[in-house]
Amino acid sequence: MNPASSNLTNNATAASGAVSPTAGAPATPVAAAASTPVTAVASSNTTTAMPVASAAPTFSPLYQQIKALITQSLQSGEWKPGELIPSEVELAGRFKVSQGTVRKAIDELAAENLVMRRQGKGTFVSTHHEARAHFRFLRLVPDEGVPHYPESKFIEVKRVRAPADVARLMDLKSGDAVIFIKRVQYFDGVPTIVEELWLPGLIFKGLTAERLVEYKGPMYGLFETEFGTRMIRASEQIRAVCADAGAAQLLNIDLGTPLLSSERVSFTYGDKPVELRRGLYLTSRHHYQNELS
Amino acid sequence: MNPASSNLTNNATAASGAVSPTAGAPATPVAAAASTPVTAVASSNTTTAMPVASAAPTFSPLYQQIKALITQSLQSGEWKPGELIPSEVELAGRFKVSQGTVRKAIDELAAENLVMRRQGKGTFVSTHHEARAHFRFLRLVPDEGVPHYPESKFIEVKRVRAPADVARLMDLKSGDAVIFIKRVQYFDGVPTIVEELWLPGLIFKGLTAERLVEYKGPMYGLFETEFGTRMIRASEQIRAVCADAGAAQLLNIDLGTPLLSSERVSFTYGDKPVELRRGLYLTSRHHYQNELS
DNA sequence: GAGTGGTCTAGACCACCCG
DNA sequence: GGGTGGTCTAGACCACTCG
Repeated sequence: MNPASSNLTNNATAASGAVSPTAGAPATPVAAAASTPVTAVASSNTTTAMPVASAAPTFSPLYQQIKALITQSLQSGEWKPGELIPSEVELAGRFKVSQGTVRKAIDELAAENLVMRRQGKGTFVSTHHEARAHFRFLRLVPDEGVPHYPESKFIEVKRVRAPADVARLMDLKSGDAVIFIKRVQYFDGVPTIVEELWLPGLIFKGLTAERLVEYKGPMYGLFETEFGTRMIRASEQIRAVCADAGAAQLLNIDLGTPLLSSERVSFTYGDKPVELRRGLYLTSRHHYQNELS
Repeated sequence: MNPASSNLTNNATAASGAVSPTAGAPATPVAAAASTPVTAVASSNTTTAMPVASAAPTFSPLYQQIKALITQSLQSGEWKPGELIPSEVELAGRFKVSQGTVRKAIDELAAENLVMRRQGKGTFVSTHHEARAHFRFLRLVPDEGVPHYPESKFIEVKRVRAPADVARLMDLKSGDAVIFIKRVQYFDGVPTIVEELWLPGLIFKGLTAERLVEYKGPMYGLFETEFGTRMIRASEQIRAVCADAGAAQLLNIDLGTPLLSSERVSFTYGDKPVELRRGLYLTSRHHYQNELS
């Protein structure tokens, strides 16, 4: 089905259309070829009678509606990570809006790292399989030398029922099936991070220790390629704690050594949480780098 | 002097102008009323002979040049924090470009938090004297309850010579005059942050303990109002450490309690470092909140 | 009602990439 | 050479604010 038949509502058109379709605006960009009619929406207190179709409908700029439509296509997998999406001109034709409007929609998607523009080539769906993306979520960098990706050693991978606190953070029900992963990460052979991950069992069905081990590189790349789940953003809470016996042993440090504790919830499209990650970082030769702006 | 007489270079015009000023482009937006002529700049390998005036000149989109000019006006204090800057239409007239080009320049400045747009009112120079801005650089939030600003108690304020490590981070010479400040910050009466600040003596001449004490609210507000120095962005390195005797006493905690250590360098216009801040955060009832995107 | 930023359009040309 | 995103313009109308 052609996305052009979506219920886009040009608020400007809706408002002036009720009075009199004057000369000025090019107007009515949507209804033209669409199969479903435009749903007129009263935007505010401008005029009077409006043929209000639906009750409490959407209300946003056209480019936001376009952005939402494009996001839907990204979410549905119509365009997969790494792939080229249709050109601005084509999307403009499809949605029956001007190229400038599509451009503004894509501008925001690019700012949110959902897509990447490349002049002369086109617009691509972002992917975690890029050098650029590798350090977007990895903020622990060496005090000296260039940032690089650590090696992983998996300690444990198992299916369990979600504890209450985990379920709450991941928007699951307590007792729902989740996959639990525990690993240690090494920088230049030095154990530096011990991490516990919780993933919804429903989405990550079939994730085994073998697949994790044989996969090199960021786990988000694996999640994206093998399970069709792309991490979009994450929220992190950081504290200082003392190493307990378990962490001390795994990181080969003294009991009580201060460690950075990070609790991260990652989200995919629609702000849906799909990962809880609890990490302990040894910060004697590395630090957590943050840019405030 | 009117900024319109700046050496703006419309790269597009420069290129096609050398061939033949065809009908299409509106072209030559700058030279019109300006006193200094347009400096034509060869952009790449498009055409051949160009009346290259200067040797290795600027080369950037028009809107970037406009952005740079506006930034200069911000930096020079022509428009002060909190003030209204000229409207887009007026700036377009002043710079002899279209409103759309000015708009794109201001869009970027707004994205960088240098200015704030308010529909119907105008565009204002950002200031640290706003509720919105208070939490831009304060990432320590309570585990429960709403974020709020801590109270400060100043321990020490003195003029000293910059130690080597401080000088290096602040782009000063070792031994240059700096102001050293030490304070403790309280959330709901509980000492939570102990902080040491280093400021260039030249810029913050006249900063005394009295003025710090009588000033309520974020220090960046004071710096902006009293010393004309606006913090634009900051870079932070975070670690976990153990409380030493000094910190333990000031924060009323046991020796060895794990603390978050933050080293922050703040920058003003032109990426010039103007503050070094070293803090120790007690994270038993608070956490450092970070959004990854 | 006048002025401001916000949205939308249409059309031109550029820089870049690839076959 | 043809397609893509990037820049720039001109002009329209909207939403919002204030006197």
